[in-house]
Amino acid sequence: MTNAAAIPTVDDETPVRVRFCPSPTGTPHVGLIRTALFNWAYARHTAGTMVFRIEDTDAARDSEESYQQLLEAMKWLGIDWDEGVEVGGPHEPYRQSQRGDIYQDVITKLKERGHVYESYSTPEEVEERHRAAGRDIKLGYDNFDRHLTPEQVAAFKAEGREPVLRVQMPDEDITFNDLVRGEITFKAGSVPDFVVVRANGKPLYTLVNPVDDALMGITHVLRGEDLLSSTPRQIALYRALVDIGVARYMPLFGHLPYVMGEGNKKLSKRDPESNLFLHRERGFIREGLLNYLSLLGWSLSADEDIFTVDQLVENFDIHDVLANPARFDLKKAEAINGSHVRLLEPGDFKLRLVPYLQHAGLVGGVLTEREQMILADAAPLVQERITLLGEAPEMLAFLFKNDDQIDVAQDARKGLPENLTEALDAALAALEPVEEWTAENIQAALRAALVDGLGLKPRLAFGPVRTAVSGRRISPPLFESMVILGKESSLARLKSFRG
RNA sequence: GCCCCCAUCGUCUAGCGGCCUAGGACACCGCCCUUUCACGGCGGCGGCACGGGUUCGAAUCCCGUUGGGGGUACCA
Repeated sequence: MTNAAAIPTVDDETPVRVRFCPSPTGTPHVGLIRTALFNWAYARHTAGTMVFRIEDTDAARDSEESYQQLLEAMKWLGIDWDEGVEVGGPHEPYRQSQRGDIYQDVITKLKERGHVYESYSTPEEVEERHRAAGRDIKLGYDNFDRHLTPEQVAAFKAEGREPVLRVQMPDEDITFNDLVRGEITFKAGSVPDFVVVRANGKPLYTLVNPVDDALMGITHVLRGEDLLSSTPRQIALYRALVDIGVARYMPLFGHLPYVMGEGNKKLSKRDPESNLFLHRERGFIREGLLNYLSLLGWSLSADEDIFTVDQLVENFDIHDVLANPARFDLKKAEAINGSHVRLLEPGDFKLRLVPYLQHAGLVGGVLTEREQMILADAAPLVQERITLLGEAPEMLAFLFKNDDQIDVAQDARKGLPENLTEALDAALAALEPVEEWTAENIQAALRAALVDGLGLKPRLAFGPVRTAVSGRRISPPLFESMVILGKESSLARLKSFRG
C-alpha cells in the first residue's frame, strides 16, 4: 500500500479541471444543478476546464430520457463544458456505460497488485455473524473475507458462488482537507472494506467514479455533501490507483451543502420545487434562477443579492462556499427572478414572452402582424409587474382576444360603484368625442367625466372601465391598454359590458 | 449503536478577536407614490442554540452539551 504522504496532490499552480457527473435518473433537480453551477463557475473563474461525464452504471435506474433532460437543462442555463458528452475530448467516451473495457483493465491491474480481494459473504451471512458476536447488525460488512484460505475459497467456488471484489481499507485514520469544510478525519476501522465490482463482473460507482476522475485528470472534486462519507473509500482507492499507474495525484475534495426543502428534509426528487423544468414552465428565467441557486451556499458580498452570471464567474471561489445546508426558498427565488425580469432589455423581454403566450394559446406558432404590434406595445406594460414570465398570459390575454371573447372574472365585478350603469354611460359619452386616441387624452376624458363629473374617487371611477375592457380586476395600466386595443374595440367592450 | 457533517433574524446570508448597541436580502407589518396590480421609496418586527474555557476583549478560537442532517448497499 502506498503511503498517503507520498502521493502528489494538486496545489494552487495546478490547472483546474472539474467535472459534473450526474447519473441520468429522473428529471434534473435544482440541487444537482447547483452542483453543476458551482463546478462550472469555478472552472470559468480559474480559466480551468469543465468536464461533463455521465455516470450511467446502473442500467436499472438510468434512462435516455433523463440524459436528454440533463443536456436540455445545461443548454437552457448556459452551463457549458469543454470536454464531455456531445462535444468529445481527449478522454472519450464520456458515458460510463461505454467505458467497460477501461474498467476491466483497471480491475485486472488492481487484482494483480493485490489491491482488491474476493469476497463471498452474503449480506445475510454478515448480519448473522454480527448477531452471533452480539454486535449491531448496522455495523456493515465485517471484513470477513480479507484472508480466506485457499480451501475456503475452493469451498465457496464449489458452491457456485461468484465473489464481489472489495478494496481493503487501511488500518489508519484517513484525513483530507475539504475545500469547504476544512480538515476531516475518519477514524481507522470506521469504514468497512467496500465493494468495487459486482458478482457479475460489473463495476460500481465506488470504482468508476475515482477511476474516471483519475483518468480524466480531475483536480477538484466538487460534489454534494451526500458523498462526504464515501470520501475515505475514494482516497483508499486512489492510493491503489496511483500504485497501478492509473492516477497521477490525489484530487482535492469539496463537499457542497445540501439544498433543503420544507422542514428539515433534503429537497426530495418528489418535491415539485426540486424540478428544474417546472420552474422554467412557471416562468423563471435563467438569469434569475442561476442567481438564486448561487446564493445557496455562496454570496457575492454583504449587500448585493442581485448579480449576473458574469459577476458570479468573476468572483466565485470554492473556498468561500459555506458548509451549512441551505433551504430552497421559492419566495426569494421568485423575488430575485423578478429583479432579473426587470433588468432584461425590453426587446429581449418581449421575445421571452412569446413561448408563454403560445403555450396559453393566445397567439399562434407564428405571430401575425397585429399580434406582433400588440406584444411590442404591451410587453413594456407588464415587465415591471411580473416576477415570472408565466404570469404574463393571464395579464395580457384580453389584448389578444376579440371583443366578444372577453370573460369577466367574478372578482372584477366586485367593488364597482353603485351607479355602475351611469358611470359606464358617462365613460362612453366622454370617450366617443376623443379624436386623438392617446393615453393622455383617454385619461383626461375619463377623469373629467367620472371624477370631476360624477364625483367618484379615482379608485372607483376607473374600475368599471377596467372591468369592461379587460374583464379583470387587475390589469396592465388601463389607458395604455385602451390605446393598444384602439378606440373602436374599447368602446365596443364598454357597450357590451353595460349590456 | 458507530462514523461524519452542520449550528448568526422565519428563510438565505455579511461577519474570518476590538470597526457589532450584529449589516443586507426575501417574507411579514405600517406609511408614501398611484387609474388596478405591481415597481419604487421610507420605517418597523426579528437572530449570534446552551455551558464552560482561552483572551484586556469573543458571533468570531478551543472543549463539552443540546439540536438537526447524512452515511453505515453487489445505489449514486
